[in-house]
Amino acid sequence: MKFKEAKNKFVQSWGALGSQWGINKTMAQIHALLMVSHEPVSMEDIMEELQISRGNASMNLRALMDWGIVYKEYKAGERREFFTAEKDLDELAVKISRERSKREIKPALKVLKEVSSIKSDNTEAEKHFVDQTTKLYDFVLKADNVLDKITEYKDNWLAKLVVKIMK
Amino acid sequence: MKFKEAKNKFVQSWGALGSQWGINKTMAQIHALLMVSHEPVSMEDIMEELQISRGNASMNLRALMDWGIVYKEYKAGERREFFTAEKDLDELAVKISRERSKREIKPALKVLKEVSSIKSDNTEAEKHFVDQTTKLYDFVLKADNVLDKITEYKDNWLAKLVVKIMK
DNA sequence: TAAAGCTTTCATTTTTTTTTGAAACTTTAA
DNA sequence: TTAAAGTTTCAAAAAAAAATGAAAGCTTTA
Repeated sequence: MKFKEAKNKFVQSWGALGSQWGINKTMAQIHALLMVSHEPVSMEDIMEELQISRGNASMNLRALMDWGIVYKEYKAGERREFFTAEKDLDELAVKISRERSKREIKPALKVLKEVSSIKSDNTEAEKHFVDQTTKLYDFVLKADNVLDKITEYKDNWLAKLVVKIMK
Repeated sequence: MKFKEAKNKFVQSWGALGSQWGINKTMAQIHALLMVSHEPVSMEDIMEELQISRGNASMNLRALMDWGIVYKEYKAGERREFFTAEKDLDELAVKISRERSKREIKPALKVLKEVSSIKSDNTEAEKHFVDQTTKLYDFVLKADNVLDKITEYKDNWLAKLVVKIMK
């Protein structure tokens, strides 16, 4: 396999993986492209390589920056903007989990708390509902906290986790 | 909030959460409905409660059974089929991670191995590509293994993980 | 062996999500 | 200033994903 082919395969696959996890394909592809790019890349080049429109590129770059995993860079004497991706994988994973926790898990917890707090009038059905949603709340809260704790190690959290688990 | 309202809110929210994680909304809703249902539920009832067609219900129940998190049940003297969800949350999480690992992570690893193995002709760009995809391969492999190890505890894995992490 | 009761399949339709592209906007430099 | 170079926005179009529903398929029992 030649470099260009491999790069393309990687970008396409990363895009597909993104889709499966609820991240828009183009966003994942741009991220993939930047991650394996040695040098900062201009919007023009991203459009060209991925064959996408300016608007699409602009909006997804904005989204990636909102996630905190892509940065804008300015080159001396250049008017246009360049982009780079977070390349440290521990850091990347930390940012993604923090963001998903904030955007998706926390709101879900709020709902779980609400619905598990209804005043049950003690039919079997209602008792089971309250019991199950309470368990779900506890579980999700605990999982969210564990994730938070793990990513607190920051540097090398995955390696440290391996050590903790194995022993 | 009344029971019916709370149940509906839970089902809708679980559906929305599913979407954000790449799981089709109806599939997540059916799962939510079954999780909080005391008794096994017939297809007819699912269609009725979620206002969906027979085909949709059938296909998503099939998918949930393929994931191993919903079971078919037969009631004595009843021709039609009933469905229940896995209600043990440790077990549910284990099944979901195993399945996602098998369907999504393992194939991604295969691609990463492939593209990181190209014969680089040693331009900076190619060196960086090989380096970054190799790191990514190692990282994803390690994360996948950790998850596997954690869920091996089976019973109460989350609680056990909490203990390991905190000490 | 047939028909009643129920489930599955899949081509078509609908809905949702994503993408486009042109206009508006911003910044820089002459 | 102003025009050139670039970026952002967003209504409309396109693409992708999900849902429908009718026909085909099973299974049971009369």
